[in-house]
Amino acid sequence: MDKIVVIVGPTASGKTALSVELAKLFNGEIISADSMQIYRGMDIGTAKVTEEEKQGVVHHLIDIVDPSEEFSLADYLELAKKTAKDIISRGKIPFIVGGTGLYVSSFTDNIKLSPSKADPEYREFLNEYAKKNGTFALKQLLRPIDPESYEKLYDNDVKRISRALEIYRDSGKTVEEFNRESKQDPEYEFLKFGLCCEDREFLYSRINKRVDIMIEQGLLSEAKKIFESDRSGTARQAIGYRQLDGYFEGSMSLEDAVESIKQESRRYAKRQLTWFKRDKNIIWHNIDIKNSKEILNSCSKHMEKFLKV
RNA sequence: GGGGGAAUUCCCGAGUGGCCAAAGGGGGCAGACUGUAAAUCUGUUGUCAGUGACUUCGGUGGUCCGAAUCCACCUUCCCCCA
Repeated sequence: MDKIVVIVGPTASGKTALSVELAKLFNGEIISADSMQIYRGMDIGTAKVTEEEKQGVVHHLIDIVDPSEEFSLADYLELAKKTAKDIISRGKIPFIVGGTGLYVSSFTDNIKLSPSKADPEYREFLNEYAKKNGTFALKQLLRPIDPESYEKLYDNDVKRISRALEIYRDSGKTVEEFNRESKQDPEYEFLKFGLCCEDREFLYSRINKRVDIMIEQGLLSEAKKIFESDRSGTARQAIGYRQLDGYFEGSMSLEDAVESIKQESRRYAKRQLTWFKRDKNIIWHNIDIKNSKEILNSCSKHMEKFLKV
């Protein structure tokens, strides 16, 4: 089986630097697994790798769509699979690197997605329905057609209730049916590294610091441009830009907006950690215990063993 | 110098005699997550034993069977007049 290396971790944990070093050492190319770095023009706020940081290592799935375009898990999986195949065909090793847990694990678990695409109009309708009648009423729509999901989902989980309804409407099958059919045999062998912290505060202060640096680097003018351009629902969610919208609209002071960016980033990191902790195959390294050189060495050893077998 | 108001659990903030370990929100912590995922949702949040006890509502003292809630004094902060 072909081999792929995975590097995950919360925001600001140092994935980029580690991945570039490892890719240089082991003849690799990087496939980004980041739902926001796919967008062109959103560079500073998403902490996108700079040309200098790339050090000549080829990066894929960065800057591939315009902020006005929607992007989804399905799009990602299709592109990532194609890219991985291509990298391997050229005799190199793919490194999947990123913080979007859903993207990473959907790839590594080789999930087969249900064929139902997003239906914006229907979603809009369901949203309105929930607003008018309450989320509980929305959930009642699910009861007759998909009792399994009805039991499973929370009343307020409008997004998942809507998706379940959407899938049923499109295919006549339930999410749970698709979920059971989604498991496929793995196509690759993975070596997974995770960057983490023994002390959460260490990570949080790194995040805070990085946000300050983003501001210094000109996040404001970048976000202003994005603010003034068309944005898809997906791009609109990006931390850093979302909070600055309020400032540009005049409803929030700059200071509050920056504080909010830091806080949302911290909370995001927490959620990322929760997601990745679930995967028992990840080899973790604590960035507050070991320095980057030690981590690189440790990873290299694992790599050698992984590639030999 | 005179007059008025405020002080609540990590923060904001409700509570004006028992139903108060104290609403609600934020934050923290933990969890979920299959086509919006940097999104969305859930649980928990004084302490200790776990259907009970203990400590807490600026401080000290008092009233009362009973106080975060009433009284006195003190401390700090805010506003108004001088």
